[in-house]
Amino acid sequence: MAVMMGTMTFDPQDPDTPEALGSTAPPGSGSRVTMRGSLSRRGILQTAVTLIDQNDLRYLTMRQLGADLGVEAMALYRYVHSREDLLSGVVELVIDDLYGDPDVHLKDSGWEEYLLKLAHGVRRIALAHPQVFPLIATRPPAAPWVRPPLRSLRWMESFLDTLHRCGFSDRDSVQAYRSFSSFLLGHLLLEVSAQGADIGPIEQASPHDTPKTDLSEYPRLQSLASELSQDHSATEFEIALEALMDRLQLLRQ
Amino acid sequence: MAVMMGTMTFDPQDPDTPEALGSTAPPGSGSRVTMRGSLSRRGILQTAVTLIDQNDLRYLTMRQLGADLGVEAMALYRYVHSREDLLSGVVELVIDDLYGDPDVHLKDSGWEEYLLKLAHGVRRIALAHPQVFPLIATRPPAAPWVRPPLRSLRWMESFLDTLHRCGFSDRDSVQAYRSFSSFLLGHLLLEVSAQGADIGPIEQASPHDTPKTDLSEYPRLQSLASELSQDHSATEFEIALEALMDRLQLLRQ
DNA sequence: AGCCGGAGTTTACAACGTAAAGCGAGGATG
DNA sequence: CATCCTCGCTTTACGTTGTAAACTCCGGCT
Repeated sequence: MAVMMGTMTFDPQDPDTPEALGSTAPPGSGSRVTMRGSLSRRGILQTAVTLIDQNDLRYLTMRQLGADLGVEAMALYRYVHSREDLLSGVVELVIDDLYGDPDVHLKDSGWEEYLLKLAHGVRRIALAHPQVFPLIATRPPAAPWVRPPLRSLRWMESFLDTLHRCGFSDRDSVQAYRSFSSFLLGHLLLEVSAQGADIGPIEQASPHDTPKTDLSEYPRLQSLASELSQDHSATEFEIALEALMDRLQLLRQ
Repeated sequence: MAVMMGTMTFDPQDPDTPEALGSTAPPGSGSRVTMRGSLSRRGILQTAVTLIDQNDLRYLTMRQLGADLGVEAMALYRYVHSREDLLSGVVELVIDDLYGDPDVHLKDSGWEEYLLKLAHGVRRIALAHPQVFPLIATRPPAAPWVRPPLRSLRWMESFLDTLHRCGFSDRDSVQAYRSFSSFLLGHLLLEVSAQGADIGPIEQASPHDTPKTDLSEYPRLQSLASELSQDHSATEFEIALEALMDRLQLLRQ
């Protein structure tokens, strides 16, 4: 039985699949009648996000971004200090999507519901912006104690405050923040990376790579081929998340 | 009490601190009498690794690497197809370090010892090459089911075979592989990223960033400042690893 | 001796980020 | 109304990058 090893089968029902999620069309994107003054930092960042999502990070070039906005590359520098700043802005923008997500309620819920909603919210933006998420994950944080992917001070504050109010000690709420961060980062980075490899924009890699991966040296891989090709990200995410929460529950006693 | 919020305090005793770990000196690195024929793919990759470790990924330039090897940039292209190929090679090389690690025994041990040693082995290389690890984490894998940071077929084979021999079902050993990968990725990426932010090579970021982060808006952060500034990566790694293994234990029944 | 192939160099080019100067429209000011 | 200033964008330019193509040169073969 020949199993398609370069492809994955996906779970049919996934709660965090990208549907709407704040697609406020960036001004000037699409409309070619870009008159003077239509540019704005937010619009630039939004166009940058769609540019990254549709292609690849290295496709986001100052000139390309300018062209997409109907403007010369140098015009962007009035709104972004540099390309680095642009990327930071992109990360910030995407994270901010989360803050406006109505499904992620911050106030007046148990810590368990809070963490659940938050985790799924983050997963939703990761899946909506698979090309941007690695950036969220790897961009150097403002301070060493700010951890991706919840890399804004207000999210940290919200998180730590909620847990504190739910009876976590100082030490334990910080501990929870760290566990939660690394859980999200690990799971989601792997998920979007696998997704990127599946429908990757560019096949770089070595010359005769994966036309048909030779597994003759690896009997276990061979026999697990079908198992490995199945994607259960959604359920695995759920299970691991609940396991984490059980651990945190014990912490709190 | 003024807490230093841009700095971290570290655990004194950490088992995975970088000491020796395969520092076979790359040929031609240091010796300036580079005669014809001294170049090799392996040597190039090794020099590239030290170049990344000492500075930054964006410091690794074909010309710079050539200069370090006492050779013109174009000479490298006889051994490396492109810069992308170079980076892939770097990742592969660093991962291979793990395969030669005597502390990571593969055969004839329980799955628990196997996972423990493997996890610490990976942590050791992550800490030894903090600048390279993000590359290991984010570089697109050969196939969607190959997951960083154990991104070689032989490691997958070894992993899955060991678990299989220890009584894990097909489904469960794959499940274990995935959990283990995301655990390692999340923890270690955050650890090296925090480390990189601490003694970061270049302060990019916004104009008046972190001269003194203003926390007046964030009371919870303020009161947790000291807690947040402490680094317990080693013990947290250990605890999370054991929690994961408990979960896997239950899987196996 | 003559050739030849492979290792490294030279030259060249397109694409990138970005500094610096230019420029035109519109509002403010006389 | 004329003038000027400023803001938003364009033009031009430069240095750095990855890499193709041609060239050079040395050591070993016939």
